[in-house]
Amino acid sequence: MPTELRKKYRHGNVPGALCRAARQILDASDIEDVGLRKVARLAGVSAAAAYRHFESWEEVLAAVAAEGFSELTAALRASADEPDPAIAVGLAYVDFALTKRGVFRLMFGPILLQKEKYPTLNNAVAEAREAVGLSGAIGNEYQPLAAWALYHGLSALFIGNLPPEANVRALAQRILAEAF
Amino acid sequence: MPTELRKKYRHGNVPGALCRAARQILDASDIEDVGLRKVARLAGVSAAAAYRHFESWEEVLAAVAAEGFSELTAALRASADEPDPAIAVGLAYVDFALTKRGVFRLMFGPILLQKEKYPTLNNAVAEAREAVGLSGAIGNEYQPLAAWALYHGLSALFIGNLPPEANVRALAQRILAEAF
DNA sequence: TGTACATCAGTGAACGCGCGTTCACTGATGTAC
DNA sequence: TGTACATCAGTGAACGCGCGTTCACTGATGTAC
Repeated sequence: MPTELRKKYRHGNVPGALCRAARQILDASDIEDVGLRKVARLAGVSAAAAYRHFESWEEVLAAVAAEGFSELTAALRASADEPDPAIAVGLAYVDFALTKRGVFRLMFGPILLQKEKYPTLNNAVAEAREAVGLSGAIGNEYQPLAAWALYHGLSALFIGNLPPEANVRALAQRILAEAF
Repeated sequence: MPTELRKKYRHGNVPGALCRAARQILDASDIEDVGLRKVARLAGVSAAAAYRHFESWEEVLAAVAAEGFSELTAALRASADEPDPAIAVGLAYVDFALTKRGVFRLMFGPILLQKEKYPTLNNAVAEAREAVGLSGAIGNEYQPLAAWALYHGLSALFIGNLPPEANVRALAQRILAEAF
């Protein structure tokens, strides 16, 4: 058997492979189609292998979502220093949703209701909240929440519900520019 | 056997009972927990009975979602004549999401991607789009889309992601009043 | 450097489970005469 | 009004399937001497 075709006995990055595979499936269809066996198959790993790294399948999902929130936080922070930060951050938010549809859908799906169970996810969500401008408790600052709602609404409508008939990014830019 | 306890052989409204049960489950948990067998059990009907009225389980979901969009349309239309319609319609949207959380989550979940397969749902979505102010193709009118995004973002953040620490309805009202 | 051994990340097979769907069957209801 | 019959909305049981999870086992890797 040729050496390069032999299966690696120590994979090296099972969690990473699972996360990448999960996001691939999420991009292609939706939450209902993402499951351990399917993801493991796509990752080229046995389903049982996941249990060397995670407690349960839900924990894998939580990890993927947490990773997504961290990436979102980074993207928002990178735009916060530009002129017209409200517009730039909004565009970054929408861009994230459009280019990483799958993980975005996961992040705001049912797993979010379980976030208290997963500290990593919980922290990642809190950081994203800060990055979007909400430093403290909801209800004290109207403007950041209003901005977040606009960002999030545009993103949600764009990725799930609207026909991709136009250049949605340019559309978002125009709406954001008009709003702020 | 007492007459009033005997099972009705002609139920009379299986579709309605299934829809009500589905919404009940959706309210209590989330999309991942709603399935034919569970819904039928809650509705007090055999799972097979559904197939006298629907082609498939997905068609049941489409029907529930369509019903939701129709109710949303009605609520939005009822608010369109008030003074400050942009605010009133927005509040109606948020109210719908808050009081009918389950069906709202379903409406904007994976089933929406399948709407082309279900004319009733497709029409209901189109009507809701009109009621929110988008008469024609997306991209021609920025303001209605911006308003819709704000309504939808507030709703989505409120029902899934934010701690219910405050009176969210009053919060939405303040944000909407400031925006328009 | 070489040998012996413990570790532990991987495996395939099997577990029970609940799912959507199909099927033959039942029996109340509506219609014809 | 009474009888015979067709209809068809319901039923429980069974179908295959894929799911998340567990298990005993394997064998490459790292460590000790």
